[in-house]
Amino acid sequence: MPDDFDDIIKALAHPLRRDILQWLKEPQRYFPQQYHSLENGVCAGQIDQRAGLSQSTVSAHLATLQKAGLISSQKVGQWHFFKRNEPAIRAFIERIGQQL
Amino acid sequence: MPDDFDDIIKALAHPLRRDILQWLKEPQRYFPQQYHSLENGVCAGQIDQRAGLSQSTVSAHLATLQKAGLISSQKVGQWHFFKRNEPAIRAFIERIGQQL
DNA sequence: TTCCTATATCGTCAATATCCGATATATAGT
DNA sequence: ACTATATATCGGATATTGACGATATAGGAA
Repeated sequence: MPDDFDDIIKALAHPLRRDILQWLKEPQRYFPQQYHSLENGVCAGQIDQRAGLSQSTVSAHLATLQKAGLISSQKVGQWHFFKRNEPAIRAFIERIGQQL
Repeated sequence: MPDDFDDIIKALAHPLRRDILQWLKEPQRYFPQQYHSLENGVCAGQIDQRAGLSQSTVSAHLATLQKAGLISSQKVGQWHFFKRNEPAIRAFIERIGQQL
């Protein structure tokens, strides 16, 4: 019923966005070549690279995930680091389990 | 990863289809005016009526839900009765809880 | 300031989704 | 056979989504 639920489901309705969430679950596994520490999250460029799509396209997907609240970003210098928003993801899982 | 998962999420990415699933959860509550017994499910026409959209549109939504395996239908005479596919729904919830 | 890198945003196009009315199909009743 | 009802399918109009390259913005380095 609430709107953010709709945003979340729509965000999940694209395979790449689901993949990105998976990748962010195990950054050391999927982004071992990242120069920066993985503590703050994964750098947008790394995700672009792994996705194999254009930078602008992946940026839009990341924005969709962020608008849905599924990931958060932190800007450090010229880099944007993304990580999963675990509480939001957990809450969604809880909710879909009850709503469905 | 598997394709039916994608079909299910896409099926859920529409508010009316989620509503229909909710309605089918409590047929006696949402379809008290149905002439036929609710045992076999809810008649397509009843869903059309409640949705407030055209018959063809709702029929397409029902087909989407069915293709995703979230509902099943039973034909009795000229009527098509729909009900939730609880095991499939449960399995999906289980899977999204692990995958996400 | 100028240059380079990283990311977001814009404009455009193609593909997909959603809706409708009209028509096809199937069943039931007369 | 004919008519009425229930549902699915078709064709088309519009909206949304997803992709791209190009450009804008912002930060760091020279």
